[in-house]
Amino acid sequence: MDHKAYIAERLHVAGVETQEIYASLAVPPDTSLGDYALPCFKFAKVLHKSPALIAEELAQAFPTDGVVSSVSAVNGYLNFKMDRMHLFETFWAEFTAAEMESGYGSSDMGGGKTVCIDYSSVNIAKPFHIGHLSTTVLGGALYRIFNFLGYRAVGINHLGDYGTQFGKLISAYKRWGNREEVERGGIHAINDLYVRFNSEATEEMEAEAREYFRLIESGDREANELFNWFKSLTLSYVGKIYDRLHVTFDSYCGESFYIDKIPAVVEKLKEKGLLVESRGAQVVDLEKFGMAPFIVLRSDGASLYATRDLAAAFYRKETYGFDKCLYVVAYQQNLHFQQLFKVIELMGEPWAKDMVHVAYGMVSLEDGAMSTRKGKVVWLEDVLSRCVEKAKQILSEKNPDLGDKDGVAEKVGVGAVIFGALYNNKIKDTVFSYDKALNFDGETSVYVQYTCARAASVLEKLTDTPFWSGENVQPNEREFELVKALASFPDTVRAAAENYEPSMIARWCVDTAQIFNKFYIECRVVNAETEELRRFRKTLTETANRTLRRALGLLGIGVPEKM
RNA sequence: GCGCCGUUAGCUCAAUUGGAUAGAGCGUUGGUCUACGGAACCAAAGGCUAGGGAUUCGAGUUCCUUACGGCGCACCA
Repeated sequence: MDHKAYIAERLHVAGVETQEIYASLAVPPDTSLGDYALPCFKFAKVLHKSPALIAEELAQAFPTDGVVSSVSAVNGYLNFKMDRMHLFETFWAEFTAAEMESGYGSSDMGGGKTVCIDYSSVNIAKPFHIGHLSTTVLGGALYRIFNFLGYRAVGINHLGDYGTQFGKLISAYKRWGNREEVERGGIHAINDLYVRFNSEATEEMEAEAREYFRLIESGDREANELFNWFKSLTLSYVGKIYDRLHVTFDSYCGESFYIDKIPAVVEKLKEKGLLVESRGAQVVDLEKFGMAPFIVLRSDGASLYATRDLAAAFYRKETYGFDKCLYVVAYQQNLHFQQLFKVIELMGEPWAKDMVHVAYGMVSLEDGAMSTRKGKVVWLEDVLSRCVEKAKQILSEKNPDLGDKDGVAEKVGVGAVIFGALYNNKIKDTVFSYDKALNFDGETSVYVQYTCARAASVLEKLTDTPFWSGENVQPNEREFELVKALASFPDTVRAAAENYEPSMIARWCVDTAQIFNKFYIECRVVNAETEELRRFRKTLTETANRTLRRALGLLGIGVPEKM
């Protein structure tokens, strides 16, 4: 039930549309004031009365009932208090109905529309470092959130599998590497070869690398065998990390996939008269729009990253017929995407407006930017294993008799890593430190998981108690706050999708867990004063537990029953 | 130089998109323990929202400007 609509329909302000009233309804800063509020200041001019007077008159005229229990005018605001029991009834009705279907908070607002999400996009032969975390967990969360809201999400891992660096890699491998070593050392062994090449490269070696890259492109058997070997090593390596982070993809079409689709796009650019020569290169001039030119073909005729992205955009539109296409990529590439989207627009494609760059902030280390060459890198698997290790250690201290310690520690440790990357607004830069990563206190997933474990522990003792079924109880402040927090979950999920901001869900988790813990401390459930109260509180505990679990699940974080 | 982004408590961050007294966590100080799980709860201290203008009933939020920081600006990805 839409309470705002209920209020708006019953509120009549001369010369003001119900729609506008609906949109103006806000939430007061303090619950004691009310549950909804209408600021009356903007009506003052039209009605030629003071806001305070308008609010008072409206308060007098408003018909209170079993839904809106009281209305009051304070400082030009019209405050509405909802009937607590009614609020809980409608919440519980919606919750049970939704849980029978796809879960509370889900909806069909997407109507099956397709959203392509380009995220993570690993580079072949490069291990996963802490800088890859954001795109991976942000994209993974958006993927789940959009599906939850009735969209059809298509996860795309736009592999970095094309470029002269792979020529360098083959050159380095043939020079210093061997099969046993790479099989033993995996992706790090490959990366070491690449790093060594870059530090020792001479003119001749660079030329050799270019030649090897040419061989890959021209279909040379040995070069391609090596390259495909590196590729499969990389994919099985990242696959393990994706499994731990609960991230999935529907497509692994990388850059090389689009090479043969470039000529058609170039042809289209020519047809539209957009392609001009500049300093030997083929470019789209964007000076009118205050941007550097978009280089389509280098002066030697080769394609660029941008060209492949352009071809990929057209391919995705044709293949998936998306209604939205998201690129979860750091803000470093702001200009690139502005150019890309502008070029698509200039080509006359109406879907240019559906392209969205979901930009996020950069990660650095405490002593500056990361640098693979200088060895200043933090590998993601190290962070994961250290967090899981710490979780295991705390577990054996606090809960030595717990079964499946490994499974629980994995959920706690990995969850903390994911949550840490999703808790703040995505645009903020972050400085990685093990101190922060290993902190399980305060506003963390561990706190939320612990809250769920507490709730589960209560519920375990109440298996014979039925759920609330209409008994009249008067919710107290704690219970009421909890109901309101839980009832705000669907709106939170929607807002997270609209703003491409999973942190809104992460924030909701911590807020709601805090409210639950207050409820837990102050309100006995198992030994509640009456049977009705026990049922009511069991129901609250159940809905809190399930909704918190679902919320963390949307972020890719598992919740153990006990911890 | 030009463009984009950021700046809120000692630290890390919120603030329902222009609403009422700017909120959390960490840290600090002091409480709650014979408990439905203390990985918890309560309380205190801590703010001219980087500075200055403007817009209006009302600005952390919009506009202009200055400072500081980050990123980007032609054949890398």
